[in-house]
Amino acid sequence: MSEKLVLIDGHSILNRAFFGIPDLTNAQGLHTNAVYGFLNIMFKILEEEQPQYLTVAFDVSAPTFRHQMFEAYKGTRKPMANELRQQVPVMKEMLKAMGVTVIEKAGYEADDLLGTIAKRSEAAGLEVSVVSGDRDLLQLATEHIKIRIPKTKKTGTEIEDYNAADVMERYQVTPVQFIDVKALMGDASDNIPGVPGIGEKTATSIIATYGSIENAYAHVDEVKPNRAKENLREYYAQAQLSKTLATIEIDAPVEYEAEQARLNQISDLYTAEAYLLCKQLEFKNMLNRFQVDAPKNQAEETFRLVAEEEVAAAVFQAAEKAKSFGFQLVIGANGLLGIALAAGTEICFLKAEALGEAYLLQQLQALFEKGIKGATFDLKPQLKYLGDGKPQHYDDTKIAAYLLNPLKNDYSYEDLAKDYLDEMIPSQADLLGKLGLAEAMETAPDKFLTCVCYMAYVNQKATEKLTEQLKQQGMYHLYEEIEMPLIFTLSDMEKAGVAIDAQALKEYGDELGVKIAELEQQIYAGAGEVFNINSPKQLGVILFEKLQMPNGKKTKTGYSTSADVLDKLAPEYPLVSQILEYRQLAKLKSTYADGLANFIAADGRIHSTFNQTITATGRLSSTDPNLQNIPIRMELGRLIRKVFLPSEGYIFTDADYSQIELRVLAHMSEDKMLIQAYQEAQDIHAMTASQVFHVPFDEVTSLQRRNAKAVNFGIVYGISSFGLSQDLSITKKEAESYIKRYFETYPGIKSFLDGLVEQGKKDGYVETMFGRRRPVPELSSSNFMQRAFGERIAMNSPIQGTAADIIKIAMIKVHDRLRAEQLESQLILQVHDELLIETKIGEEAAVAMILEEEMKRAADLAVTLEIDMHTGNNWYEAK
DNA sequence: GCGATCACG
DNA sequence: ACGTACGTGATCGCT
Repeated sequence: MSEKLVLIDGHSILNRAFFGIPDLTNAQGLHTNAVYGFLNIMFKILEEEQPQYLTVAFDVSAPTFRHQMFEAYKGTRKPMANELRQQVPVMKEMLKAMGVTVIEKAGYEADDLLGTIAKRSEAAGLEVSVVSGDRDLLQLATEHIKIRIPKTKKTGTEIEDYNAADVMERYQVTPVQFIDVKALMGDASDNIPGVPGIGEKTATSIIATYGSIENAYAHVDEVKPNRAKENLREYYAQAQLSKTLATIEIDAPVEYEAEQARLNQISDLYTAEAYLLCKQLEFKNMLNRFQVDAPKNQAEETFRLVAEEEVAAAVFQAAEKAKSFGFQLVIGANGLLGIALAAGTEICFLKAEALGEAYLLQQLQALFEKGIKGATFDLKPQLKYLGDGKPQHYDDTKIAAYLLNPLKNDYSYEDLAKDYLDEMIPSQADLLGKLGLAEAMETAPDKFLTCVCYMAYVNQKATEKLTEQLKQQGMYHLYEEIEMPLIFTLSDMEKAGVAIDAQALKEYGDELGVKIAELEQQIYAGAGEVFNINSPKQLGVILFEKLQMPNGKKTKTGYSTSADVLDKLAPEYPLVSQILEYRQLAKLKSTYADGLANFIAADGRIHSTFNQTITATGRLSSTDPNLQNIPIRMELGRLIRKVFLPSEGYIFTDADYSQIELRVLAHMSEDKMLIQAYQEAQDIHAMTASQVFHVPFDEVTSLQRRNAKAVNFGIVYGISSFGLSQDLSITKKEAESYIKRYFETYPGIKSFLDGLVEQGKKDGYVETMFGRRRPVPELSSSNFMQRAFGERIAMNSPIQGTAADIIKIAMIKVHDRLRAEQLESQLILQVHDELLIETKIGEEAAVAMILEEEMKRAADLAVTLEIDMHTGNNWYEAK
């Protein structure tokens, strides 16, 4: 059997993959979908064909002989999308890493290289497969040259195959005649004119009859239909030119030795270099193909388990000598399993069972007290064991990585190794699968050891690089003075938790349950059938099909039944009002009444987790449960706040910043009018209305104030006339006019926001007053929507982020002062612009003073920071 | 696991 | 023309 050669049209397949596969990006924001799709197509074909040779051809951007013949050639072709262009060099790097032969030649297109090599190889007795998305290549098809056109579909990649006979069958002409067909038709995408009025059908029939454009022209009087006849006469020269342009060169002067393209077996492509690259690009499925393991890290050889006290003592001494170390408390479901530690060349796991938890923690403390800094990943959960410590004792590699790139979905030690050490190491999932740490320690001790030692290793080794980058990017202050101390504040807040009246919560839930049951019956009656009201799909069918209500369709999956759609129907249909009420009650019951009850701990309190490395802007988030979205806007929901109680002998003090984001905007923009507005008025929205609508302050109507307030919000969100029009239920025109007037009133705001977008486009990121960065890759998108989104992000993030920085500073100060003044009151919750303090009876005045002072002076702005403060016997009362 | 919905700032 | 407000998390239904 003869040997096989697979030839791939590089740009064409990249292009197919790019448009066939949804956008993908890795953690660095690199687009990867085209490379991913290319590899999938390539491996599918290699596995099918098992060829002995493989070559990929690319176009070179230099002009080709076609340009010289025809200057408009590809002149008006759309430029390649950014997202695709970026992937071309990555693709070439990947092929190089796999050892695949890549050819390109200035002055020739990939087609010509493919044509030349295909014909040459056929002559040498090879079976050739040419893989391309471009049907022009069909002219190359013969008995031994097969053109393979992949189509990326939802169900996977399907490939259309064309030998000469298949071209005949499909197009009624020979492969060579196919060029003539194309020449008559022209090619709009390549800006090649054909003969006007001749489409695929006419062209095919003419060439099928006459064999070529030359022969058709020789018999032009016989050509039918009439339109084609006349146009062929007139545009014959143009058709000839098109033919020349469409003809693939099969004798290009390309140096190509088949032997250099030899592929002994597919697994030869699975090289260590390609493995690293796939890992960087986050091609998890691709990695499974690789038989070769990632090159083993040298350090792994030295990982050891320590179970004897003398050895442990030596390890701690090594850490002291090294002046700094990496560590990770390894915490299982039932407590501390031990400590992974990396110092100098010593990397080990100190097992608590053998050495004693108390001993290990005490040794660790001793190091900190000597001023030896320990780097760990995610300090907060470890503080439970580490006890009272100081921020200066630690580095937190997770926090550092978050500051350097807040857009990642998750942070892990192996990503730190990849991003900051250029090392590829196995993840916890790679090593332990779904096993928990405690279980793994028993059942897979070797892999467990490897895993935890890598954690300590990365913490030690990455810290230097992380610190260096933080300093270089001007974020070290933010890290050292805000984020690190905040860990301790948040830890204490989580430990403290908030007391819940479980009894009252249950009663609240039960009452909701009764009302929900009643509404359910009414809704079933109104709908004329029983259905699942919670299913938007079923609800949509009932409302918009069965009951024929207007304004159907909205989302991709079917009818939208969201509140703003139903609100419009409610006045007309009592059933819709009932559904809205049902929704509201169901939400309250499931998420809040029942949901919160599940989180009440043995101490009668809820201990939420405050996440410090989630948001793109620098805000905190709260989970398990989320205590930052407890209802307040609707009275019925707001009542749930009555079950949030202070401990016996305490009350709540709640303080929230007054329009912190707008004040931040006034400061950062330096807009004189807005600053002046804040200096003069209590009611900023009324003041804005007065200034924007040119009416005396005292004559501002409530509608004008409401509109001005909406504009103020819109400005902070990165204004768009559409968004504002939606919010105010006005036309886009009216919204535009509001925005125009706003910017005329506050020209400094306009130039500030424009400047943010400009800076974002130039630098790729925007930053807060305290130097916190947010990358905005959307700004360089070729997609209009994405880019507009990027612009809003660029306008909003510095404002939202600065407000987040400010309240973080306030939290640290409040927390520290409560301790320094030895008060028993504690900070227990933060809700973005609000702090809740469980205040010991007798300490009310001291707490009020601390909140007032520390919140107001957290930042020195051109306008004052103001707060509203209330006390109460539950959270409802304290707002 | 993802989209729709809705709770908050 | 494109089709939108910024930032989150929990629950539900459905594939």
